[in-house]
Amino acid sequence: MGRDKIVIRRIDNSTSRQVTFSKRRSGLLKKGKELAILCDAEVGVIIFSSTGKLHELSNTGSVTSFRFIC
Amino acid sequence: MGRDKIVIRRIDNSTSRQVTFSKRRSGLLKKGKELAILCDAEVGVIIFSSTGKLHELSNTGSVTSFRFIC
DNA sequence: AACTATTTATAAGA
DNA sequence: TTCTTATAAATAGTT
Repeated sequence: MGRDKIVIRRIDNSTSRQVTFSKRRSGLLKKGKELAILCDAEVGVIIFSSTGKLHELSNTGSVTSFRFIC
Repeated sequence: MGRDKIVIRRIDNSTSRQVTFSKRRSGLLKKGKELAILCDAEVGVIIFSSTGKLHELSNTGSVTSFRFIC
């Protein structure tokens, strides 16, 4: 989707990567919420950005929290 | 997207709900993987269907496992 | 499980 | 960097 077709590989330019991260993060969370509502499901999404290590969490229903093993 | 615009609310018809669940689950996982690759992020998605309680897990990088508190 | 008309997401651009 | 817009991609209803 967009002005051009893109290949799914790491975006080299860090500015573009940041912009795309921001846009697609929103899109992913929105779709997760829609799936949860439409289909009466429970959906959790965690996103860790590579650089800032800021992390996002979206949950619905009884999916209250995540713990990840590394 | 689709033949008609839809409102985001629980789909009453269980057959339609099941079909939509299957389609959107795939879409969500695909988008999660794309975000991870494009933006060098780590993304985890868990989906619990309301009925069958079958659950899906998609992970990238160090997001190896989830544990949810209910 | 395929198809396709449309809606939605988004890559570039302003 | 927020807003716009052309276009790719997802998907709702259909077969």
